[in-house]
Amino acid sequence: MATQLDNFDRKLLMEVQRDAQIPQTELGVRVNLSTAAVNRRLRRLADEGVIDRYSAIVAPEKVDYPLTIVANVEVESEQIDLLDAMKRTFAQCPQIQQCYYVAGEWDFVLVMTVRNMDQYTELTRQLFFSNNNVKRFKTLVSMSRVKVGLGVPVDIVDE
Amino acid sequence: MATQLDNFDRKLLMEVQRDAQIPQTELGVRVNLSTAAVNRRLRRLADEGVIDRYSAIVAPEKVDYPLTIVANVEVESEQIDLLDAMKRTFAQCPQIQQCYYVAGEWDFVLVMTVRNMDQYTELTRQLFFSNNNVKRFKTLVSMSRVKVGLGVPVDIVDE
DNA sequence: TCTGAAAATGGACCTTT
DNA sequence: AAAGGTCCATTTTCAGA
Repeated sequence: MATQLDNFDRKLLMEVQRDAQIPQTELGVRVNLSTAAVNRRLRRLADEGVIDRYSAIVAPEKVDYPLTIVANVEVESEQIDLLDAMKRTFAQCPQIQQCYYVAGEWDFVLVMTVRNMDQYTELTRQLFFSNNNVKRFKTLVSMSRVKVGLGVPVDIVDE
Repeated sequence: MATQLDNFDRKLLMEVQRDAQIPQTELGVRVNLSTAAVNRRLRRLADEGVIDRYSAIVAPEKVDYPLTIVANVEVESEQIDLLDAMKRTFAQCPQIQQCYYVAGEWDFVLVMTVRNMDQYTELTRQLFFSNNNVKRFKTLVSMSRVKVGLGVPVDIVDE
């Protein structure tokens, strides 16, 4: 599953995770590689799916989505088709940024971004109260987004 | 706080959140604007901080970080400097992708990506057990990353 | 790795509202 | 003034030798 990477790849991944707009010439300088080599490697990393995609990260508070909420959900039944239906519902909801199906005290952890509490209340109606398979849920309101990202560590190793 | 946006901006934000590599000419076709106008608007959105940054999204399982874990943390004291110290520690830890300081049953929610359970165990030592201000924590292991992103909804409105 | 063509970005300048 | 469009120079990407 894990693709073969060398330290050049890892350094490149580190850089483009931080900032995907750095020109390949500059990346070449930073990792000590020619522009063409950087170009080939980035293409390969994208083709292999190591780089899933490139994305603009939008500041939610600037587009009037100032509230981040974490919701934990416990289900009634773990029957596969019921779970799949829930996963699809959660995945489709634009306000749900992340949904993890977890083992432990809860079954789902949702990270949501909303305009205000009213919108969240409305979403709990749609997603939780009107869903027979939701046994209970608990809301955690974020007071501070201390760290928000999808960055994956890439550890430089001795080769 | 929320910047003035029109529907052109919103459509652009939708597009570049999904895929930041679409050329500005193509974006122009999609939103019905000249390339130059797209260019100006994207620059403005970045300057104003609406677009926080551009990032390559790496698939964690491809770089041998197959495990996602959500950890809830309760603190002993909410004294400001102790909290700040914790926030800094969490923010610095490369395996912590996200850290929210929350109100509710817990004080922090952490979303972590790790190589294996051993690494997580080691991290709990460093972050939780060896920190006097951690009263208790609870671990939720993700079995499925149903939806993972930082996308913010941008609602097209009548103007 | 180097070179060069093709593509994309971004500024200058003029026009429209 | 604020924003759009066209045109053009510069920068960047990316393939072939």
